[in-house]
Amino acid sequence: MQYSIPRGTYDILPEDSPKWHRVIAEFRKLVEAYGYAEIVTPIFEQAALFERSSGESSDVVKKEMYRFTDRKGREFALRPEGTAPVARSYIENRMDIGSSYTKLYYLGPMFRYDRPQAGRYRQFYQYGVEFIGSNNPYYDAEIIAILWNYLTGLGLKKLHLELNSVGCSVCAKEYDKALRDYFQPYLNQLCPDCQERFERKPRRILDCKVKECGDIAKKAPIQLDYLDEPCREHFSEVQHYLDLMKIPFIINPRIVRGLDYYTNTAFEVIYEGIGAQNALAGGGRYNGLLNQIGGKNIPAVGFAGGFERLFLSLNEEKITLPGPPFPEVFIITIGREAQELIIPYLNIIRVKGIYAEYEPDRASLKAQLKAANNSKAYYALLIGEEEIKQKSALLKNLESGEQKLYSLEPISDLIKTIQNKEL
RNA sequence: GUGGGUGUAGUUCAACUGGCAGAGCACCGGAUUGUGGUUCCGGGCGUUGUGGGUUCGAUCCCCAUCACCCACCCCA
Repeated sequence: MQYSIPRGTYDILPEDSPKWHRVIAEFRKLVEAYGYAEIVTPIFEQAALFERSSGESSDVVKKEMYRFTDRKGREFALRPEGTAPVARSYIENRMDIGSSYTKLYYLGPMFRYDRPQAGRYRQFYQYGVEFIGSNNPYYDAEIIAILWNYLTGLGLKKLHLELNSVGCSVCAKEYDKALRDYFQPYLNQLCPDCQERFERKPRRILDCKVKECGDIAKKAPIQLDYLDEPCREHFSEVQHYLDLMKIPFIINPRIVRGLDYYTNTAFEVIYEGIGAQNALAGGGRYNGLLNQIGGKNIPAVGFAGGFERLFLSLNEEKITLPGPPFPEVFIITIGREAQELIIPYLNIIRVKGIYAEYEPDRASLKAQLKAANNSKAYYALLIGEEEIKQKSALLKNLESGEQKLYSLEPISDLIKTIQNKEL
């Protein structure tokens, strides 16, 4: 029986893991400069947490959650997103007490039962940042700045930021009403999906891909015209701060966040050229979430991005990331005696932090040198009959071909030469 | 969940209307016994994704199934 990996998942292979380390390290370095600290939450939570936060009618909850029941009949779900668990932990650990602001970031796998396609997986890795404790539009801009600086800092160029405001719960209601008034006369011309959306979530009609719906939606009222005064002011301040931070954006009134808890600011970073799944990251303000899941009425703003799409974009722009390291020295022994002589020193070399490779299975000198060459090692260290006599080893620079004999006792000269690449 | 496409060696791909499954790259070994990269020579029976069916005969046709790709949906 040949076992295979579950659909929509993948292995991060050794040749790729250095790339992951790099993008993660860059992310940590940047967010920590903004004062954010990592939070790690379980990959599963009570299913109700997501039902309550994302909205029972959201697609995520309706059909994309991996649910399971434990041995005592409790309902759990693999987390489909990172914000609700962070909010849960914030409330549960009383992070609001003591300091008014909390800056958190997280990294890790999320799970959604979707049909896989380019840039979309069932287990995917997200990086995210949450700022909890202020409604100041400055923080909306700061969150966006972190995201933008991260992506452009990695070298990406063909991306753009789309910005919108979905208002607060009051203006959102007003807007829904305006939309229904507008679509009412066209109701029977809309696609079946949109007819259903009409009652439940009329703004979803706006980004319907069906041509008829799109045509009708073109002249529909937009949310921005229905913002109340505080929300309008908030939105304009966000833009002002973005200008100050020199972060380019375009206003897209059609951005609709998929999850129910968003208020005011909504944004996405889009990358053209990686297929249909072109949102590198998305986020926004969620002033209602904490309260909705049992906390105080605390405002917050954040974003989450996917590493898989990030890699697709980096690849698209041919931005190279580190691969596996090459050995600094490749040990070559001829005969059993040579092996006995060098193994104790091999340990010493490695403990010093030098990456040394040794493949005793290969017999001939030729085969071992070939292996050394293929490994792209910087040096080969050769021990044969001659060297044994003198308790020494022959160090060879594999690029220049230059070689020099080093005594093994003491071994410090040899180590120093390798470390400083002096030969 | 819906539609379309594709599955052949480690990999990239061939194999005419159904007739002996092949090549490049990679990998391994060798070219007088202590020197790699270039060159030359040698090395492949692979459940043709899996399971059925049609046929004298299936990589090829049919059905099912799985996986991947693309789109819808949705989003990261």
